[in-house]
Amino acid sequence: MGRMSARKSKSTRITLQDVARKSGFSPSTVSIVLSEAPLSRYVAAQTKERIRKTAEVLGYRPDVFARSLRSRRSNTIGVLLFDISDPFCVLILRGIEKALHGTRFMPILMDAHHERAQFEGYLDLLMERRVEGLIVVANWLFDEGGLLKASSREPMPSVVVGRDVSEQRIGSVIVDNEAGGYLAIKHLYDLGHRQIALIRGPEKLIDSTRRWNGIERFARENGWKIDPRRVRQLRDAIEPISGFEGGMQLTADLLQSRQKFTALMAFDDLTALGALRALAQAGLSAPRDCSIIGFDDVPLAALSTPGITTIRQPMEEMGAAAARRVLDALHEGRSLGSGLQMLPPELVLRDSTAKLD
Amino acid sequence: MGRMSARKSKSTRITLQDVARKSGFSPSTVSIVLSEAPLSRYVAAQTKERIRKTAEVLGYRPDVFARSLRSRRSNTIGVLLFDISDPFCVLILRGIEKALHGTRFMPILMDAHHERAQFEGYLDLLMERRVEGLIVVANWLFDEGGLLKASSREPMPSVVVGRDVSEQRIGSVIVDNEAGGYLAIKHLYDLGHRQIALIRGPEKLIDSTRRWNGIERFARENGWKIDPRRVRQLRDAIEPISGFEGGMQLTADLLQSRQKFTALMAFDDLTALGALRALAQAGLSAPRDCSIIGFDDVPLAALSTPGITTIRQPMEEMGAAAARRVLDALHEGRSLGSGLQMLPPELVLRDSTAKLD
DNA sequence: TACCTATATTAAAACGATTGAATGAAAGAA
DNA sequence: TTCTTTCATTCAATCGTTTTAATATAGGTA
Repeated sequence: MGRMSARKSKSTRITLQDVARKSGFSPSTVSIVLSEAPLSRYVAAQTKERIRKTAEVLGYRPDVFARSLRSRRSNTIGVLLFDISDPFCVLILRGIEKALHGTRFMPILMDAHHERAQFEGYLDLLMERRVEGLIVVANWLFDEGGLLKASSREPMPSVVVGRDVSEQRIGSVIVDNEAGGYLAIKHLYDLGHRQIALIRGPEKLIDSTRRWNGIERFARENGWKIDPRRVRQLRDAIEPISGFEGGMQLTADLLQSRQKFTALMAFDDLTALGALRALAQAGLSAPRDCSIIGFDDVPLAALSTPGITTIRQPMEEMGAAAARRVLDALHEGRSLGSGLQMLPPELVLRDSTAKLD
Repeated sequence: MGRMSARKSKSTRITLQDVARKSGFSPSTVSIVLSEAPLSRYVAAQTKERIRKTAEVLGYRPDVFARSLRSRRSNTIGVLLFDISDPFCVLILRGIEKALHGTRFMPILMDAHHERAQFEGYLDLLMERRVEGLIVVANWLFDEGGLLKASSREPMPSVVVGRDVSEQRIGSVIVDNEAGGYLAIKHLYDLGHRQIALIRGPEKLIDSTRRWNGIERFARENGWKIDPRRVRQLRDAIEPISGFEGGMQLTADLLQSRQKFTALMAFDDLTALGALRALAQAGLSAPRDCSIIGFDDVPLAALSTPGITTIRQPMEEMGAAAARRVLDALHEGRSLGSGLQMLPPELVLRDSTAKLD
């Protein structure tokens, strides 16, 4: 109270000790109350209240480092994005965030921009930061070797979104690609199209095969023949953007091949955008001269002209599902539930497809 | 060496103590060597080597929490995104990451998805995590009140990207909007356009005014008259996506007004995409019936058909510049250099603009 | 000799929380 | 009475580093 009081009042953080002194209880009690430890069951109600009030008044904020050091819990979950510039990621992120909000966990984001070295480096960084769980958003091509190694070195609940990692210890959340492929081709077929060009995904991407299986199943079930002369395949490439280039080139190629087609099913939305561009360059337009359907429903799909009809991956739900699985494993101390989780896709109607007349 | 050695070999972390014991030096020396503290100048070369080797062999990883607790440095910089779904952000992020890479700092990302409450909440979280510096990526409309309050409560080097925060303690990195507006209108004028429609940005956004000033300066310098009947203004709205809707509606409105225009300058790329859609709905197309120019050069601009001619904001550089300023302030202990930093925009030619014939 | 400086290393005290074991008090049981 | 049990709180150790001040040795200088 005197001028120049003993404790410097400026720039000195308020600690648990301060709250203890001021409230008249021991640091232990204060800690137990404020962190709602199991023992707090025994603490008298008015004690709790007094401590909470004092903490409030002093503006006490626990030091995360001291806390994590002692309790050996970081209260964080690592989120490793394979490439944030892929619009695919953003909604997944949102889903993760929403699911984590209100829990004691905070996501720590890292973006590897599709570089393997970065990926492993960031993975290491996350381990060093002692994340308690891991979510990998692994769109497009990515090599899972590093992840497996790391996760076995220091076991923790891990889930991969967008990729089927067939590994016991790691969970996966993906869209049902087979159903998606089926849905897409069915839509075109229902509109009356029979001469349909197909751009398959890169060979190494398991999604490609799954979607293709869906297409084949539809063909079988409806007696429709897939004409291999109208089929093209994207090459394996690492950047998500390459889908655009690929879609453009392959569509140009299809147009030149003189195999008539009234509709085109692209591997994903970027490929579809590329196809749109190629059509335009040939003086054609969708859906008048050719219907086009994509896959994913990235934000761009709605903004292009025409808006792209597509198969939506429920990205926000996928992110949330992944987060929930990590949380469950963390709370209940048991390992992740059965490996693979598939969410249903959904047809989104826009303006790039139309009835064949 | 005996079976069942005293220290449990599993799941027990390797600490500084272990390295000390094994190498035969004290924890102090080991710490000094491994963290390259000033005192390491006096440590004998071979001592250093031995310690480093031992650490390597044991696979020692310092505990970040213990380290931060004692040293009072978190080695992190908070990156607060106003809305990550705005494609504007992503490249800025990349710039930040690149600039931080190789320093002792790691970015901690938080995304407020354009909600004020979230913004302040996350800001709090970042403070709690003891970030040493702060970068706010503040595209579109955002309220800086919370930021100012927080930054004065716990002073740290802070830079805002994409917004001119006229405040001593907070730095800003933005594109030179005035020059950008000038460049855009000049491009259309050079192509021969005189009847140019303009969609201004929201009133509350300072960028709008700056770009407008650039347009007016060009008009003055070249004796061109801005016809208010061809001018529209986006309304103040919080979601970045609203630029698309706005662009569409206002363009439709312009078309109906019967004021002929051969070119349209949109406030940003999303607005331009909206305009494109409106033209298409009126049976018109760019650039044949109307040239369109955008602003920002978000990734979508290159992928739409036609590709959108636009004024590029050097986003990656902006991010890097912001990070560098924070780093400088941190290293040299002095406050941030002069408040506002403006980077030059650049005209990117694509297919949505053409010569008037 | 005594004193200083530079080099090389370490002891010990933090940093600010959590937690297992201990202590006290009150109430109920034998 | 004495022993247990339950409730309420605290003691003291601990988490794994960093850092300040101290120690020790050797060489140089006055």
